[in-house]
Amino acid sequence: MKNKIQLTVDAVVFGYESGNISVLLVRRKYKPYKDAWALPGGFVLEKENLEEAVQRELSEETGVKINYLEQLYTFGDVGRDPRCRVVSVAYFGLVKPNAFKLSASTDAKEAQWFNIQKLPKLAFDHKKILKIAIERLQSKITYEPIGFELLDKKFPFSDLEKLYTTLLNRDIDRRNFKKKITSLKVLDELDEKVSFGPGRPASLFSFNKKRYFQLKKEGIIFEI
Amino acid sequence: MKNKIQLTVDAVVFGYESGNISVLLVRRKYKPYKDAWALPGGFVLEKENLEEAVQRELSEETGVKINYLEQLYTFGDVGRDPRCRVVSVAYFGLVKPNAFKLSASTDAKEAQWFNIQKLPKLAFDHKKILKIAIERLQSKITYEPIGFELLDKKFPFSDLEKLYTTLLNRDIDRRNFKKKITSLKVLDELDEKVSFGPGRPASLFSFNKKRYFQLKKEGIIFEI
DNA sequence: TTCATATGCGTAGATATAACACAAATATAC
DNA sequence: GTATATTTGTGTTATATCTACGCATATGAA
Repeated sequence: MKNKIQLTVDAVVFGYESGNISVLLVRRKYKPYKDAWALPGGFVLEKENLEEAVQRELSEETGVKINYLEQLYTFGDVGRDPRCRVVSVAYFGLVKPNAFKLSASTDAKEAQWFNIQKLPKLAFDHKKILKIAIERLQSKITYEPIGFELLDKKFPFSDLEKLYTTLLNRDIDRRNFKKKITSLKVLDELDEKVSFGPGRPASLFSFNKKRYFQLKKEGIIFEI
Repeated sequence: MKNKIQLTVDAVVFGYESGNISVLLVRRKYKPYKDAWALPGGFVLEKENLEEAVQRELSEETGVKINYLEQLYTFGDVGRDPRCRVVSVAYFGLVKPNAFKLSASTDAKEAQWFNIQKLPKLAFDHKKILKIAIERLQSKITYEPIGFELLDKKFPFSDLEKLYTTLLNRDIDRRNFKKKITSLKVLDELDEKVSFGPGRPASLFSFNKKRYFQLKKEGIIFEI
């Protein structure tokens, strides 16, 4: 045994619904930072991979099922945990709106979605982790079609547009955006239409993941 | 003590000279993989940050001084080390040609530069780590001016061009490339000229890091 | 029936990219 | 000393992409 460093994983899970980006937080049950809000996560077991550890912790603490997960960064500064040296591998996840609702089995007091504009005080260095995760999300949606992981399977085009304006925090020209996305050939237009309130009904689209990978293999890159 | 997971750091350090990209490797002294080549690295001490650990290990094992270092990825699969569970935070570094020469103090048999086209068999999962590092290097030089970290302080423009053709493994139109770089306004043309063999002497340039950060703050982004 | 609202499609000017040709300054061979 | 090969250095044009708009269409509500 060479060292006494402890290894944990933390997950920054984003959800999106009608113009709001939220992040999943859990309330800490024990010291330190007892009762404070924190990112879901915990110690890695000796016989499980890092991703497995994240999925297990998320499932135990929140019941949320992730459909996109990638490693974000590893935070290992001395003193980030007052108890002892703890190095944490942070992950970055996205969930679709249906998983966005917390399962009834979880105590709503213990796991909750927070709008990223209205965050509570966070335990440890989780504020810093979250900040980096948001930057990653913002930059990544411009060159990888991960935005679709935040939408329903079928969605009107305006949902996609609104997602991008919200995430990138700037206006997007609807017509140019549509042209751009259309030229990437990753959307299937369905026959179905939906209508909310006044205005012309919108066609529903679905993201064609298969075609995306095919195009990617041919060197056609996604970029907004 | 919750677990027995060991934490290490590994460094993928790239050097460049006259059309050759090399990576720094060390020969292992102990089992497992005794005498095999591996990435420099080792166990993280309880009281040092991750970056400090990388710098210390690099200094101990190779004597090379790094001028650019960033975290690459954390490798934590079960079974990547036959002895026990070892999670390794890999870093990615670049050195200038002067540091490229291994210091006389180091035993050349123990630390060596290898052309990335002519690699020996590597210990552990270091081949995988190196592959990811190369991909990162290739993608990163297109949107961050890290290429300059691989060149001398003063360099002819053709050096920069050759670096890019080598790293990206494709031809670049010299005139368009020059226009692009010039428009970014991050190069200072010096009065000095150099001449190797036949051909018109070349002006020397230097990278203006200060101006780069200034432009970045104004939202002007580097992109090749 | 009129109005407000949201979707859907097209066009023109500006900007950036890609392709390409030739002049200038040196070392070397003769 | 002259011709030749070699390398650096710059400009121009066609093409593609991006940006900024205008207007028609289909609905709910007044």
